[in-house]
Amino acid sequence: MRPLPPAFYGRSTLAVAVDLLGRELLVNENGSLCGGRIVEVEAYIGENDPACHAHRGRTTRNRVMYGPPGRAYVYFTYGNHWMLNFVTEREGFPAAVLIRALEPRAGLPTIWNRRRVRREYDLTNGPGKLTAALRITGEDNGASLEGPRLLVGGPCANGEPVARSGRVGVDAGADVPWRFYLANSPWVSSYRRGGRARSAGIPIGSPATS
DNA sequence: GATTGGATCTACT
DNA sequence: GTAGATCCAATCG
Repeated sequence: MRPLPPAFYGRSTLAVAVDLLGRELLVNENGSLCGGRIVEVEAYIGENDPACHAHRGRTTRNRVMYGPPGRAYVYFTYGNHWMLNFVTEREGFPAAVLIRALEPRAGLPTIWNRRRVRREYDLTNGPGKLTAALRITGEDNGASLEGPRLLVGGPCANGEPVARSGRVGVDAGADVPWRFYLANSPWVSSYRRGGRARSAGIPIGSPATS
């Protein structure tokens, strides 16, 4: 698989987010690969986005987001969970795409071993789940997405319906429709927060309705 | 130095 | 449907 070059990521974050759907994310551990197809993403764009970690300016935690595009921004949250993002836009502008769900395709035995779940769709249908399944941690923060450890490439979703909705798990800026997913994928995250069902998806390209 | 809250998940009721 | 786990980084004193 030929990995996508930094120029792919150095564009508008929303364009990159949609263009990532359907592509493969692989983790190479001593030659053995595990990973899958990206089916759900969210965009976090700039210091004016209240949900973005860069909202309060540059810090030691979010500094990778200010760096060049095409790298992984990995951070720890909720005491248990690593989150995987891909840095986008030009160097100096803090933005990233959060990878929220995968369709596992490579290294299934390894993934099953790491994830103590019963149902297959629970393996990687959430941002904390997929990092646990692929064993992505803070050591991958700042790593290139062209390898050797992290690899992103392959064709984008071709003709599959894509939907968008508000972002999950954030308060400020939750209504901004910057979450994108493959509408027909059973691997999309089902997590709900605060008893509130996630907002229903809107097919991209459909006329705006009131 | 201490406190607080977070881009979540699992288990249990 | 809801609580507990679990810890780092940012913020405040």
